[in-house]
Amino acid sequence: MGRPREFDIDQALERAMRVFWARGYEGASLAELTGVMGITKTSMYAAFGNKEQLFRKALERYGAGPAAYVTRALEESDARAVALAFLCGAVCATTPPGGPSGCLTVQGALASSDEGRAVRDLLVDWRNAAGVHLEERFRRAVDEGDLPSGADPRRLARFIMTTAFGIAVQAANGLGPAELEEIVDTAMLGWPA
Amino acid sequence: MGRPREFDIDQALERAMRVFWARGYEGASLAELTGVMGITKTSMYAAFGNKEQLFRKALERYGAGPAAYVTRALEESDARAVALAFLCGAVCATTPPGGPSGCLTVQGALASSDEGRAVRDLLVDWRNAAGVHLEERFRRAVDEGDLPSGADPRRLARFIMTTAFGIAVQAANGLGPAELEEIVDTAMLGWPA
DNA sequence: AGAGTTCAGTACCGAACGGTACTTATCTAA
DNA sequence: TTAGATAAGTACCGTTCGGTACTGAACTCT
Repeated sequence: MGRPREFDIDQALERAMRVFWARGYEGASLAELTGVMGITKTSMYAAFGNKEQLFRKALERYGAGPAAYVTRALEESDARAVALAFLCGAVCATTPPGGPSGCLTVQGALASSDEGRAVRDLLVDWRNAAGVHLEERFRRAVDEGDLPSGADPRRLARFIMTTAFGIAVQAANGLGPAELEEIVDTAMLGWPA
Repeated sequence: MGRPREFDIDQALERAMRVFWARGYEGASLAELTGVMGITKTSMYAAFGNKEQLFRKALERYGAGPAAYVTRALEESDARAVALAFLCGAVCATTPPGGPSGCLTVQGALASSDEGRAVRDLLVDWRNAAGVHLEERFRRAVDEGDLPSGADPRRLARFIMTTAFGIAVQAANGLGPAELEEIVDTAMLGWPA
């Protein structure tokens, strides 16, 4: 009922996500966001609420799209495969052929002014949650025997997360998929047998 | 000649560095910077030029101070000691007792608006330069025999840099020195014998 | 056809941004 | 003591920031 919206809300959100990805939360101005989204500010506010809520929606979309490898990797059959799928997923996600380099959850707001604190905290939680999921998966792996009983799931999870974060920074530095894959291989050399 | 400045320019720069460290380049406003520096905007402009040049000076200071471990680690006697000193230095630098968590060269401007592009590029160069220094040191290590002749210096350097970047993000996530040290130990497990 | 509802666009809000003229104060050199 | 030079402080510059009234336009339901 009422006038139907003239733009594709899904496409607009996808484009907003990419702007946040490339610019970070505070570096993305409403002018650029709405310009790339192809809508006016009023349409954006009507559809998403405000800038912060637009970012939250964009982050959700990021988790379900480019960062879906986080969840997918957990479903691999053994711990080594999980770790490898996680890191390779990170490589692909941080070097998309037609998109921004790096990781939205890292460069979205690593440091920020006070205005960005809420978003920064949101991203800290997001990143830490990914680590917890990995830790729980490795804990299960110890129970199931595909990690030695002496292995420390939390420690391994933190190491994999650290490598993934480092890959995100290296992607922002300009490294390509092939070079990042080498890093993954090197990181996996110390993995428990 | 002329009226002498009434503030300690070294102390002011130190404080500016910490603000940039905590807020990032674009997240640090002139109001907050000068407020923490204890001087007015005019004094800042007279002493440093503008915001970007202030950042460049702050980055120099960071390299000579908190990030001096980068240079110091290269002077260790063998490759393994270099790598270990580098990563342990990163842990200490990213978790200073009274300072901001993380690394200025990472969270200074990973993603930014167009206005911050110059600083972002500067930081990309800074980070890549560190990797090159490490690579050259490992190349020498191969020559000197404390790395196996089959070892790939560039690959090892990139891995260590990646781990250091990851540590910087983990520090921003709230991890403490003890937890980060565990990550260092885990990363070094795959180091060539 | 008319009423009610929702969307799009323009024009604008106060606040904060980085940066600067201009005045006043404090020093050195002659 | 005076002239020249530099610093500090105030008040302001134009621009951009995120966010919002308000006016029309486009739809559905009765």
